[in-house]
Amino acid sequence: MFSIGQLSKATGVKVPTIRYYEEIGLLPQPGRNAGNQRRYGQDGMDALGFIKHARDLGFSLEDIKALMGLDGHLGDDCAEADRIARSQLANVRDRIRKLEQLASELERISHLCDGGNGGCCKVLTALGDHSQCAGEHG
Amino acid sequence: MFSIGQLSKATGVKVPTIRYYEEIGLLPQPGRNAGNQRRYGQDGMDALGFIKHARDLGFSLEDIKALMGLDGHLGDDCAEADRIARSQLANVRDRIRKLEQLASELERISHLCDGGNGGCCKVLTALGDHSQCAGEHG
DNA sequence: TCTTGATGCTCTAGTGACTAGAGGCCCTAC
DNA sequence: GTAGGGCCTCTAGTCACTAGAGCATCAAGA
Repeated sequence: MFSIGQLSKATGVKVPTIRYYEEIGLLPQPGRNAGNQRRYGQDGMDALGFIKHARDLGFSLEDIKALMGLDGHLGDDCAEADRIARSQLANVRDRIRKLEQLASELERISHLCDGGNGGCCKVLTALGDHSQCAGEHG
Repeated sequence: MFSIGQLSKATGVKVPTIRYYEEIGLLPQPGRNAGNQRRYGQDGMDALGFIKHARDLGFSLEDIKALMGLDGHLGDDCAEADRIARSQLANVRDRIRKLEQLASELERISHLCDGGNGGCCKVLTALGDHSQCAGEHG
């Protein structure tokens, strides 16, 4: 049996976050000891590990709820799990594409100040004027 | 003179968002007409354009507030504007790096289901088990 | 056994950057 | 004059937490 603090240390999820996950129904309510403190078993540990990993992979809590709801009964739901994973991959790729455009735009803006000399505050002008941008962004 | 709706159409910033920017002190309070409706001039349009572009580039409202505060008096502040832009660039590059790790991880997970056959729900197992990951992420 | 300090509990409120809705006033075109 | 769109303020909700108040409980040492 683990206390919430031990669970926190083991998984790297902060204590208030664990309570928050319980509150929104993502983590099942654990048993309590005589003093009303939460006591978790291995299943609680596993569930929280699953959530942590999926969060690190950028899944929303909504996605994770869906994935965990599926976990019990496999079969067809496998397709659903795969769909969620793939849609998340597409999402991540899209974000990368957009961020790359932003990076090149920011590089351009930063170079305006390279010398540190005279008309240097083109940085502010460039930020204010989208028409100077090379490509699309936003 | 523009109404808030005209400003919204011209800049692509939604009406409630414009009011929100005003509320938090990012946009100066515009004049009002006899019926208490906001009326903007070209300076309001420019300010909102600046904010919109900077937001599209991923700057926080806090950053933008700093950049706009600097706008009046150039000189030394140029260095500050450049610092903010460069730190934003570093930030974006870092996010790209992390997302690329996530993408490769998600690709690996998705491939577990390629056949659509038998032991397909390795997707859920993989999501739950960080030790299967190739590299670092999160 | 007593004490002390860490850990735990619940509850409320705050974060950033908006978004949605209620309930009402104003403006413009016909 | 009237219809319908736009505008006003205010409150509350979103996501995924985070911080703090004020109190209870637990474990280890004296």
